[in-house]
Amino acid sequence: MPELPEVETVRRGLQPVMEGARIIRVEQRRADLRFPFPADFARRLEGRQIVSLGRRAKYLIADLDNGMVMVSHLGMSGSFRIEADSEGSLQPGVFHHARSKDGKHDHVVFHVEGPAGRARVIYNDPRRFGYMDLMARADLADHPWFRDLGIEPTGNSLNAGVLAERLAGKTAPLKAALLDQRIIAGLGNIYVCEAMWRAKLSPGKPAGRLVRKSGKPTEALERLTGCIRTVIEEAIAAGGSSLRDHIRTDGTLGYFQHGFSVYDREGKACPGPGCGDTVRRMVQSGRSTFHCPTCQTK
DNA sequence: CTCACATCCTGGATGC
DNA sequence: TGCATCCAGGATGTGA
Repeated sequence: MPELPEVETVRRGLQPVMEGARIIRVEQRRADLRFPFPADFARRLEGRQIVSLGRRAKYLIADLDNGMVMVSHLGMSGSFRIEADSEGSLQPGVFHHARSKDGKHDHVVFHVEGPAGRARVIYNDPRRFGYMDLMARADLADHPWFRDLGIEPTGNSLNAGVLAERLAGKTAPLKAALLDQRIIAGLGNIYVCEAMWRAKLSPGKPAGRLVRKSGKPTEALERLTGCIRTVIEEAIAAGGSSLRDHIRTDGTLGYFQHGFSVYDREGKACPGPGCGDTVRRMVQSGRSTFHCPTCQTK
């Protein structure tokens, strides 16, 4: 499921239940997801208080009161849902699978007690591409998952100059470069397609051509940077994209999928003003790229 | 080094 | 109805 806007939506949904809460009990129902859980995963979490719930790229990071952090990545199909443990009125918006209520593929259950009451925070992941780990907060930045991450496509950290440094000399197609988390961290297939369309850039263009010989960003890269920023901002504001069966526990949907211009719109009219062409699907490094060959020529 | 590709896994949609 | 095939929001390890 989740790219940065969906993970951020999950974080905001979990925050009121988890931040400041104590982890009473953890049910870990299998030994591994994509990777094995760390030794004594459940036991090391039990009794700890969650100081804050953060995010870096597509990772959720729960800071604990003993200097450790629990890191979690949702992979392709991971989701969290919240269930009130007693009479609590917990209704935050957290992405999950509609069908995940049957309990199949519920791999971890966190029983928490905090300002918002008692709750179960349940991790469900049919494909098990997600993963979790525990590490010292001090070791986070040097951990292989984080060490090489590129810039966040949100806020002030994103700017064309930094992207230019990272794209210089790259012969890989722009599409592949934007999916590379070492260059920019948090974009996935949806938002890469959308950003390229907004910037009118061809997905196959060698990424290094967005950088001048001087190392400065081209006008196209400046434009792309702005498009990345706004598409991510808009998607977060919309509560992410609800594709397939992903819904939120309060019954509302993230609605950014209605804002897609090209993603999953093969054969439909390109929404470019006066364009008249249709959206095409092609495969780049094994993954679908949705684009408009008329609009995206630069 | 850089890239393209297969791979991990389940399940939904589609076609015969 | 069954069965086969393709596809899916990610990231990693391989081999060229």
